[in-house]
Amino acid sequence: MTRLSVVPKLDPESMKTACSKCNLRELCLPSGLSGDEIDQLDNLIRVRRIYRKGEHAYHAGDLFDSLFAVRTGFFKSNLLNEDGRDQVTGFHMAGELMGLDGISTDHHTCDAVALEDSELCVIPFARLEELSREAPSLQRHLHKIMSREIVSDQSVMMLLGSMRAEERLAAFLLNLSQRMTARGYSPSEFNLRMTREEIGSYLGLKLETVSRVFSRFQSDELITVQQKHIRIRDIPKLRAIVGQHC
Amino acid sequence: MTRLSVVPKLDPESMKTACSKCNLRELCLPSGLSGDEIDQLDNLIRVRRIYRKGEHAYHAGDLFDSLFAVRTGFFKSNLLNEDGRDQVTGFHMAGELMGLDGISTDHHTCDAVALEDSELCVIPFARLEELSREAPSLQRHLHKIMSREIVSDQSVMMLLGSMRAEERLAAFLLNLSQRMTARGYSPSEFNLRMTREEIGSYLGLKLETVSRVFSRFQSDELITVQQKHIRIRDIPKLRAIVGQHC
DNA sequence: CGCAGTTTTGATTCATCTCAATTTGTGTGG
DNA sequence: CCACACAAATTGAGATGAATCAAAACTGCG
Repeated sequence: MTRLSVVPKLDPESMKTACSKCNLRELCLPSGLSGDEIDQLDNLIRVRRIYRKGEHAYHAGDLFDSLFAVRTGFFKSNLLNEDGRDQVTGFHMAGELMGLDGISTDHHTCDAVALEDSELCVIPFARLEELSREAPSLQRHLHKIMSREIVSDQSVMMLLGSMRAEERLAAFLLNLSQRMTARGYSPSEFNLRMTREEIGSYLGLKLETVSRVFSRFQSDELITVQQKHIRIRDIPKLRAIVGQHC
Repeated sequence: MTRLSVVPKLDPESMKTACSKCNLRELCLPSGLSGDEIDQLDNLIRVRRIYRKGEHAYHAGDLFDSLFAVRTGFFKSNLLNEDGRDQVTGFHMAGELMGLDGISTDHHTCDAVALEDSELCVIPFARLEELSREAPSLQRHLHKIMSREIVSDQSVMMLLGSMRAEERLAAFLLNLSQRMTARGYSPSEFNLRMTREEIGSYLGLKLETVSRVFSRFQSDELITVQQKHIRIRDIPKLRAIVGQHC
C-alpha cells in the first residue's frame, strides 16, 4: 500500500476493499449510510490485517482503541474468568463487528481468535466517534449496532437459561443458516469453523452432548453431518424443535 | 438553578431531583460529566414518572423513543419469546439505565416491570443523541454505558453457560451486594425485591432449586435468609464458591 | 381472619455430565 | 507420498445435579 505525501491515497489493491466498494457494506458498519458518509468511512478505515488461524486480534486486558470488522474468515470471542473458567461468548463472520465490549473500560474484556485465516478491518474508535458526531445517521447506526449486540446477547441468555440441548443446537444451526443466507451463501450447506468443544462452550454444553445431539438430528433426518460439514435437511422441523417449549 | 423565561422552568419540587442535584449522579448517566454537561442533561431529562408495583415501563414491541433511568425502586426486564417462553434478563436498581435494547429496531424487545413502587427518569433518546453530538464526553459516556451492558450480559452468559446452581446463586448474591454497596447501602443485609421464581428465571434455575440452595447456604452459615430478607454472613466463602471451577 | 401467592422440603425422574474407549481426520517430517 | 503422532469426533455406560411432582408451611394483603 503506497501513499502520497499529504492526503493518503488508496492504491487500486486496497480500493477494492474500501467500504464503498466492499461487498459487505450492506451488512457491516456502512449499512444504511449515504454515499457521502460511506466515503468518510473509507477515509477512516485504512488498515486491514490478515490473521492466520489461531492468531488473536486482541487479548482480554489489551488496551482498547479500535473496533474490528470481519472482512473474510471467522472469529470466536472467548471470555476468560479469573478462576480459569473459559467460555466462548460469540462467533463472528464476515461483516460483523468485534470489540464493542472494550469501550466500557478502555480494555478488551475477551480474547478474539481467528478460527481460520481471516482479514479484519481496523476501525479507530476515537475517530469513529468523531465522525459520528458529525454524521447523525452514522451515530444512530453505531448505536443500533451496539444495541443489536445487547439484544443478541440477551437471546443467548434466553437460550442458555431455558432451552434443552436439542433446542440449543437447533437454534444454533438456524442462526448460522440465517447468517449464511444474509451473506449470499447456501442456507442449508456449510462448513463449521469451530470444534464441537467450542460449540459446546458457547451453548453451555459438553462436547460429547453436542456430538450426540448432532448424531440424533442426523438419524432423525433433520441434518446430514460429517465432521465439520453440515447439510440442513429440514428447517421447519428444526424450527419446531426451537419453538416447542417443553 | 434558575433559568430564563424561554427555557421551561423546573419547579422547586422537581429541582430536587434534577440530574445536577441527584444523589445518583455518580452512578447514572451524568457520571463523569462536567458541571456544564450535567446542566444540559437537566434540560434534557424533564419528565419523571411514578410506577406502582407491577406496572410496566414498556412492553416488548412498544415503539422505542426514550431510555429510562431508575431513580427509586426496582425493575426487572422480561424477555417473552414467540413460543411463550419467558425469561428475566435483568434486574435494575437506582441509577441504572433501561431500554438500550430498543435502539436496535426502534422497538423495545422486552418488558420492563416495576417490582416495587418506583420512579423513572425519562430520557428522550433522539435528544440524548443530539446532545452527545455536541458533547464528546457525554457521547463517550453513553458508549461506555452501552458497552458496560454488553460486558455484563456476557458475564451472565458465562454464568448460565458454565456455573452450577450454587455458583450461580453465590454470584448473584455477590453482585447484588456489590450494587448495594455502590449505592451506600449495607453490602451484607438487604431485602430481595424479586420472587424465587424470578431469581430462578434469571439464573436458569427452577424456583425450588433457588430455595434449596438458599437453605443450604443458610445451614452452611454463609447467609441468613428469611423469605425476602437476606443477610450475607461470609462473603469470602461465597467468593470461593463462585471462584472454584468444579 | 382467611385466602392466595410464595416458599420450603421431600421423593423421584431425567437430562446432561463424566469417564473411557474407539474411530476418524489432520498436519508434519522422513 | 506415506507413516506417524496428535487433535477432534463419536459412542457407550454409569454417575449426578437439577427438574418435576407433590404436599405442607408460611406470609401478607384485603
